[in-house]
Amino acid sequence: MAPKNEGSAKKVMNKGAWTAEEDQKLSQYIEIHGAKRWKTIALKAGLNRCGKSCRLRWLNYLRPNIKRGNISDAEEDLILRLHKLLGNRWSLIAGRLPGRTDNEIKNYWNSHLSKKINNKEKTVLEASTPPENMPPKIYTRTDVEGARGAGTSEGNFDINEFFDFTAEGSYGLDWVNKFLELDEDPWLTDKKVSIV
DNA sequence: AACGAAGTCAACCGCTAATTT
DNA sequence: GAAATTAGCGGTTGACTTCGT
Repeated sequence: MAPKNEGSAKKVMNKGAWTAEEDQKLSQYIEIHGAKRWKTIALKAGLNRCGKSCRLRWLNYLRPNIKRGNISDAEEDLILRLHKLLGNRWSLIAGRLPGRTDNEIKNYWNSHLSKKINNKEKTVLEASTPPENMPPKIYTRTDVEGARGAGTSEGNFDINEFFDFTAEGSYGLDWVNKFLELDEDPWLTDKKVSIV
């Protein structure tokens, strides 16, 4: 990507692909001062970039323990299950896959999995059409809570609490798997499932 | 070999939420 | 409590690569 020149009064920021030199500057600065206040980081590290761009580069590429390369079958399976449960909440899904970023998972979903799903759905729908009068399956909060076994008090469902995984281990997905086992009906698609 | 189509993925954009002043 | 600033998220874009003809 070629840098754009947007106006002459404002200082023109670099845009597009990062150079190895920029990466090094950013990494070095964060190593010493930590990853806080991205605007300041961009300035102090001598990067002609906006803070937002620095943050993104760090989180998606430079951060330690980033896993790069092919998504394994186990990871793919996890993504599929979590997406079925959480929808396009990429950061939450990424949170369950150590070393993977939300951007990477989003890209992987858009380029690989969404097609897979579409094809699968087509095949399934052709093979087994649901009975005319069968209503879509609606999960209640009780279903969800029961499946997770978290024991949230009745009438006090908190969606944020439900999706808060911070207290669990990276692969502590038993409750998710239990939950997903509930909708084994082959014709059931995520469009037909909703939590009310 | 050449060219267009399709696929991939890093980076940007716009917006909202959270935090700080 | 209000305004300003910062962080984070998801959708989208566009350059580059790969594939098919």
